[in-house]
Amino acid sequence: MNLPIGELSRRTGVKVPTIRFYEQIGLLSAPPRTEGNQRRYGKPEVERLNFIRHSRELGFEVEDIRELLEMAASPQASCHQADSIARNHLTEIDRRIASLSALRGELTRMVEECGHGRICDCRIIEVLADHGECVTEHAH
Amino acid sequence: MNLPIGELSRRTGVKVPTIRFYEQIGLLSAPPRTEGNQRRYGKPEVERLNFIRHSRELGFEVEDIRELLEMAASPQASCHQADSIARNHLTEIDRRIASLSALRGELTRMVEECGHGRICDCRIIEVLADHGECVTEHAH
DNA sequence: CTAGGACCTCTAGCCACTAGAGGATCAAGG
DNA sequence: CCTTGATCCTCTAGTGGCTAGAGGTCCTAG
Repeated sequence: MNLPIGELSRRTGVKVPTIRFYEQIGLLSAPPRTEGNQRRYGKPEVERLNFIRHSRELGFEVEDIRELLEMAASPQASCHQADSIARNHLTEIDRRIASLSALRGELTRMVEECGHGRICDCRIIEVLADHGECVTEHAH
Repeated sequence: MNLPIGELSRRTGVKVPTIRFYEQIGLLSAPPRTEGNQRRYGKPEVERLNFIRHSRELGFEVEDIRELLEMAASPQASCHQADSIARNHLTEIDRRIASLSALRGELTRMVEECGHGRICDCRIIEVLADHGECVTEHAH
């Protein structure tokens, strides 16, 4: 377990420059180096980085992850905070899903109603203009 | 209808600096100015900006919007292109909805299973660590 | 011992804004 | 007419979360 950065990258699915970036912003702490100044990582880093990757995949922002990592570092603490971070995130996700679903509906309708004729009959433009008229007639 | 930029902002929900930014990147064309060099907008700009805002909310990228606007500007053209932009986008939306729904499930489970106790028992941290152990034990 | 892959640092770029400095203009009230 | 203060102007720099590239060093297998 004396992994160079490329191996850490392979094991976690996080790209090499991203790992260095995480170190730079303090999400990962600076690992020991070889005599030749190359980073060497151990199991804790693999786990921490997996935690980070998974959190990012779930859409948590770096600041959230920072907090979650701090919490994880103090196991005797209460997890109310983690809970509230996750709950807030969930609300946000619900909001996004709702608006994407609305979008889906509109896009589907748009595509279906597109008669492959002229733009003025094309609902794509109309729908996105957010009103009943053809947007190309906006000059009068 | 000789709206200063703040009024355009109020009517479209797009922030003032963002309107100027859109002008800068050529998404909005430069409007006439007063003698004192202030921008004055008319109804076409309100509509165009609404179109842009709505498109952005629907997740279209600026380049997509640029294309759609160009199409809207030439109503004699076929809307095949708009159709294909929308279709591509639809695929992407479906992908996003699917992944957000999966995420939603995971987050919900996380939040529900959080025992509101100590971090070491907290499912949120555990799930994010992506393995069975308590992440706080990574150091030993 | 050498070749070439992996590593290093540093800077700059990406998207779509957002913030702030430092100053000019506009419209309403006195 | 003049002041006041809200709005406007331009310009530069910062945001988040990376990604790309230059130019150089190190490590390891043959």
